[in-house]
Amino acid sequence: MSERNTKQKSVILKCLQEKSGDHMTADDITDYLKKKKMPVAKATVYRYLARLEESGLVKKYIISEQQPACYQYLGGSEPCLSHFHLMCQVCGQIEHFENDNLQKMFGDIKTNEGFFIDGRKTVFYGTCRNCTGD
Amino acid sequence: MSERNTKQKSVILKCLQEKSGDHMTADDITDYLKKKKMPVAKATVYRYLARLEESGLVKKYIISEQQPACYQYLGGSEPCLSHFHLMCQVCGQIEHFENDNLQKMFGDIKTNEGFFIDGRKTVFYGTCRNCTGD
DNA sequence: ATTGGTGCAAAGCTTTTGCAGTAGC
DNA sequence: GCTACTGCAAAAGCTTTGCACCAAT
Repeated sequence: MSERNTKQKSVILKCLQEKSGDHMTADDITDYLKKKKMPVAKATVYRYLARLEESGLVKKYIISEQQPACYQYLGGSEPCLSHFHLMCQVCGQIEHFENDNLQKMFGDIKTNEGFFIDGRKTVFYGTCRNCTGD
Repeated sequence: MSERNTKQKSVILKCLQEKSGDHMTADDITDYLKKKKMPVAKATVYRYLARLEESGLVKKYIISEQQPACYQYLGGSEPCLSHFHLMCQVCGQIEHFENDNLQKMFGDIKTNEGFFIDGRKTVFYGTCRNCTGD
């Protein structure tokens, strides 16, 4: 009937909260909890993540195909509109950055093209600082 | 050594040119060619699509996870730096638009963050005009 | 005659699901 | 004592890969 509190949910949520700044895959969470001697089955992780996403507490990012999805704890707070994701096509590293102007730019595009760009769903592809060098 | 011309490649490319105005999945292509009595193995379709994407003739879109990727014929036209791709997450429609300011914005990001964004590889996700209405 | 391309089936990957057992309430 | 939740393994679904054969050059 109502949602039950379990140890598994508790440790999954705590894991997300502690490493909230970064993204984590379901595997990351599973591995982390195993190392901390609080193992949780991967199926359970996926099931709970789906719930957390539905409730809005956690955001799911599909970085690229054939690569595990990334999850990020948002908490009850408003999702940050000026937070963006960069994926380096050379080294595969995922970076984040904040940029208010880009969000404004998207506002203009909404006005001009009628298309609302969700910066949180969009991943920018390119080459990172380290890989640009040569 | 050099690339060989085969019937399979020919019909796959023709199919993309004629029918991928929106976008097609590998399955769409396979099914279409089977109906046209020119069956091509799915593995061959995937292999050739990967090449076409690499060469820039075809663009690959990941609409959402756990859903087949979509491919679209772009042609051999010169890559335009101010040409961008939008994918509506509601209806799946792919739109294009031109915007010089956005490209400039990417230049600023390169300066500030050191990350070079490839606008041609990046797909913007959001909600299109038709689907915004509710 | 080389050797790149194809077809088939099996494997690879992430994610989902079925089911029996477990543990909140 | 209900019944939601968990763990395990198997299934699902898209894509890739190994391998033997075929066909383009």
